[in-house]
Amino acid sequence: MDIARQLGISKSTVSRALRGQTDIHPGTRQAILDVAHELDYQPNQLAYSLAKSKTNTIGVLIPELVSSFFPKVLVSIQQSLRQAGYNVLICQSDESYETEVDNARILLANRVDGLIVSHTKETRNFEHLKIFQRKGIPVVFFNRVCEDMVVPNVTVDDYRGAFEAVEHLIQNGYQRIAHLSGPDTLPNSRNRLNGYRHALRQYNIPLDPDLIISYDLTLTKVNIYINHLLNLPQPPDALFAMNDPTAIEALKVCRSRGVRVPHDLAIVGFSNDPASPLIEPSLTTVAQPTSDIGYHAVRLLLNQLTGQVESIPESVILPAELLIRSSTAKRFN
Amino acid sequence: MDIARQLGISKSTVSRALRGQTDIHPGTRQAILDVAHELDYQPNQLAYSLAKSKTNTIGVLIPELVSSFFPKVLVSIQQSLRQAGYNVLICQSDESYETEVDNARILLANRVDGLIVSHTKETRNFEHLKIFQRKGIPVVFFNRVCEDMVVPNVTVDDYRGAFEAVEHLIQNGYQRIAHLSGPDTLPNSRNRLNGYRHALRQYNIPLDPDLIISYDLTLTKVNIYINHLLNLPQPPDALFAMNDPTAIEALKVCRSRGVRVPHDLAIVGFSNDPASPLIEPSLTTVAQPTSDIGYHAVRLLLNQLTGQVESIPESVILPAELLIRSSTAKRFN
DNA sequence: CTGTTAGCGCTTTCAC
DNA sequence: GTGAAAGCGCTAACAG
Repeated sequence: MDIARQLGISKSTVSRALRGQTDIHPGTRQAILDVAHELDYQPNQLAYSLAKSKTNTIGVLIPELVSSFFPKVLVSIQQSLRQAGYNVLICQSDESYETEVDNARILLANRVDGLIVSHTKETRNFEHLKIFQRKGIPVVFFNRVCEDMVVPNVTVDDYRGAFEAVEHLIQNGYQRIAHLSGPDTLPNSRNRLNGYRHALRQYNIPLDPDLIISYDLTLTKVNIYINHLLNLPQPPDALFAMNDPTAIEALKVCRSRGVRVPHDLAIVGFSNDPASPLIEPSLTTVAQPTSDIGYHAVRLLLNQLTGQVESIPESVILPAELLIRSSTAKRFN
Repeated sequence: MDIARQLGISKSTVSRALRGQTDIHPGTRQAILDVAHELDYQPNQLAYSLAKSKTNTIGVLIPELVSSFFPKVLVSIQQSLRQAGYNVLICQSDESYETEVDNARILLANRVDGLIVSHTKETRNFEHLKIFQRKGIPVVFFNRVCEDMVVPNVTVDDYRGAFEAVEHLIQNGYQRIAHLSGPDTLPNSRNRLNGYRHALRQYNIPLDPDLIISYDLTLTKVNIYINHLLNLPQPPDALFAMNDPTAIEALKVCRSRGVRVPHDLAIVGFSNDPASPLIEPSLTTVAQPTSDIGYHAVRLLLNQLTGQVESIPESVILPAELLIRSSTAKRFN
């Protein structure tokens, strides 16, 4: 390094001074720090990482950035990780499996010390993530978890959240409750669907298969299916949607058809999108504790990093919270 | 490297094969590729970067992730950069100057090849960014630009956008138009304020200083100031807000006070937040071309990277678009 | 307290 | 076609 040369001393001394190690002459240390400052010296993280075989960087793999859920979790992850002295390498795959595989490769090439991931809705093959495990790099899943990888994961109690949402509809007098469900490859979708089913069963409401529609989470499909539901000979009087964007789109369809919400159709969403309290009527929804999710994901990763590995990976399931607003007001017949 | 050892050949040969260089025996190449595949071999990007003094990574510094504007631009940046063979290191500073300085240091330590930045609203000292320039690392600003650094930047025509928004209010019959302006350290704020002023002047509407309030972009302040404005002896009949969150907050205050929008107070925002078309009444706003912003930011950076440096850094100003919705409907007296 | 040496994994001359 | 050697900037023993 140039600063060693400039002072005519060895680079190990400089290295020691810069790292604030003990056993170094105060005079030389000061001289070194001065020159370093003068030169705008920035230690080369790459060389450091290469030498230490440790990058102090955690990769985060998420399906999308333009949404409310993931950025919120991300901010929390970043904050916790920063506190623990780690940097974050964020990769966003735009819900594309191919991009996710690419991103995984990039993170691997950059030798991240650990990985926090929520995979795309297309992901069925997890080979690109298993490589990390094989190489001994700790992995944590959140929200969307992979069931055939034995790693810690943090999820939200989708089942319970859905159950409470539907129970709330029933208690407010709704009987024909439709459900727009996500792709059944996602455990999220399945759990919410189960919550829906069990609530109906518990209240002795017959399950009408016509009222359950599984789709790919794109808004154009929502439009089609909501219209389909409303055109049914016996249309539903309530809708439990997979997520808020879906619920909001449904609301728009209702608006354009003159269907009154909640009078003709009550609607409840999932994820507490920032728009949900603002629209008219304000949307009843199930909120996920985004910042807790981030916190626990980091905690579980750090546990592995510090060698506190348990034989059975710890998983945490966080409670969801039903937020009751106007779109599900009590029914008067 | 282990793959060289396993085949009993030199590592330079392996390196050549892996990089697909010419002049290599097809047999050995195949053997090498086979072993590489078998070993899940991933080239070490760190070692590569260290050797080449080039990381193929671009740092992106943004003030926040939980919003609509920045993620949108980010996705566009990421896409363009990916196409050009670059990775992205995203740092979010949460509108905190200190975090921004930290992040800049991290990016520097990671030897990014270039930097795309939109600074925090607190940033007044740009020393942490000038270091990049001094080290010969190309920098591009977007949206929030630094006026005392000579670098390319891409912005939106805030002045024109504001002008059109206010003109639209005037043409719809509003006369006492208030403006909630951002901190005047941000060129954005100043340009929007100027657009506002010029529109009033052009239509011979006297400027009432009481109707212009500059604040720090926090929502609690919005609440206070909107109430203040509405309590004025001569309250405004319209509001031009610095951004959509502000406008939406204003709308909430109106709702809670029984002030009808747009009847008693017309409102126009800025940035076309996803919630803005959904709220009641839907919000008139000025939209920024987020994906063009990202595209041009990357283009300007790539220009520098490929040595196409002009003596005068190119800057691009993108047009904003006024989206007319219900919150500014024509006034009937 | 400080210098020397080797090595992290890869690229890049320069030889053979 | 392939190998040997040096170097990117830093850390980590091991000597003094």
